[in-house]
Amino acid sequence: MKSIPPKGADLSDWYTQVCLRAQLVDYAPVRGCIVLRPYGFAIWDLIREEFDRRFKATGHQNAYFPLFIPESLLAREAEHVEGFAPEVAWVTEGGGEKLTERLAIRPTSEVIVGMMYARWIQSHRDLPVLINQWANVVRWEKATRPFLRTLEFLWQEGHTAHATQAEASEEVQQMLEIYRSVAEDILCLPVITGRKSEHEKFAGAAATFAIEALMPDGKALQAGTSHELGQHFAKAYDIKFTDTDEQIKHVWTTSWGVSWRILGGVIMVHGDDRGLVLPPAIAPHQVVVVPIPKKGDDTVAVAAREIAALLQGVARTHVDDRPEQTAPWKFNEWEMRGVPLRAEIGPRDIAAGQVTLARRDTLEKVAVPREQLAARVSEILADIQRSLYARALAERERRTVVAHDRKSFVDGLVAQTGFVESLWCARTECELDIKAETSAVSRVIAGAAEPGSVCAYCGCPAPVRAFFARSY
RNA sequence: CGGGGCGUAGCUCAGCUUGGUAGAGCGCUCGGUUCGGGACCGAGAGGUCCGCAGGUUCAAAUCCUGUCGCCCCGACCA
Repeated sequence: MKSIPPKGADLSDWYTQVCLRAQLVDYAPVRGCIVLRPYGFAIWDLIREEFDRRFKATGHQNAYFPLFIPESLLAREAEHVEGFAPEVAWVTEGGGEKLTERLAIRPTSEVIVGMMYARWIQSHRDLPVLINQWANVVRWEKATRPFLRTLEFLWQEGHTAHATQAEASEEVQQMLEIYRSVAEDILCLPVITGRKSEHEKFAGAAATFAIEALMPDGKALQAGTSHELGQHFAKAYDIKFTDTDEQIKHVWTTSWGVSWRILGGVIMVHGDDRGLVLPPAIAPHQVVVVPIPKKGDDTVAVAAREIAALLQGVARTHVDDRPEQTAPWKFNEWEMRGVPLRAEIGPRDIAAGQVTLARRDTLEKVAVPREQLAARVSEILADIQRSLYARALAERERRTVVAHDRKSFVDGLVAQTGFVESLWCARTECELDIKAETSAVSRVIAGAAEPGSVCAYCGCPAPVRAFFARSY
């Protein structure tokens, strides 16, 4: 196995190589489609569990809606269909016969969910409806990359319906906060959160909120979105209920989603020249035990199994006792695959009653007495989890500049080192000008500005403070 | 959709300029010796002949035309 190009030389090439060489994915026969291999799936599964647990804890239930959406149904919400039209894949034939109506392969499920909600909701007693689904969706993208943008991708989409706008709005913020906490606490990805501009919001939404992470090349990655759909979909799909005041009203809906794209962010932010670096929380193997055999001595193999036994219940542990590969080869292999901690056990360790631990993030090795192993492993894993986040946060802060005038604003975006934070007028026209000049757009509106503030770019009155960057 | 690159063994690629009937490394299989940062020795398998379709030629991986696909950059877009 050969080494990969340095991360700093060509991030794009490095990224692709890591995805393939760490055996997360392989390319499929169809352009823009990837196979999620068992190791990649195991990681996605762990991420999924973290989200799912939090969804359940906040009262959501999982369900599953169909892949196909009749064209007539899709067309009912004008802004929504217009937004997605260019990237919808259509089924026109089935069972050898041409269909009387084309079926869209869902690019997202607001439409089909909305239609079903209309049937299920009659009374305020039926509300709120809090449903999530784990599913695949298809968006016919032109430029694709593993995880970051694929024709078909795995994600979760939550769809809720509420009696009042306030309740819907609260739901949207609650889910955004869950996204933030999983990103930061579990994936060690520092994110900025806020509202999307008119130009950047979801097609058909009243308001979109997002978490945005910064990548090493200075581009922002939208890692999760939470939408207030207002009554747009309720009106388009006739979702009504009789309220306590006996009035018939349209419900207020929300939707929120996170895809496997967020894993692409994890790969780019934490990885290094040796390959993937996984946060312990989502590492399928948190510790890999590598025996270093000695000729004619099988005590090493026994010791490796003892180490694994000591770590039972402490860490997800894998013993790599494949006889075909040498120990050094395994070191490189598991570093490529991002395992947070390696436990080496050889004749010297056995003689000294110790285990040699090697951290993936810092590449440091320490010898630990066997009796302290469990405690030290759990300490180190926790420390890796903390320090990956801290390092990423420091990096993002280092790459974020505050612009006070047009020159520093434009220079900051053209340099493309990271986020540019500034006061902003929030006008679409201004955003389009910024995009034309710098290729960057607003990522989130982080909050309100002091009265009397002016836009760093155009000088108009600025009601808000926003973050700008080029994006994936 | 525009620009660039590439299709030859499982993988990475050489061979193409100057046509002569296909190679290397890695991987794989078997046997043995090894293992503290990508081990070594020996034996062996592997390409309906070089993405596909035409054309030129006595002869095409190599020259010409077309076509399909993949990757990267850009535009567009979650």
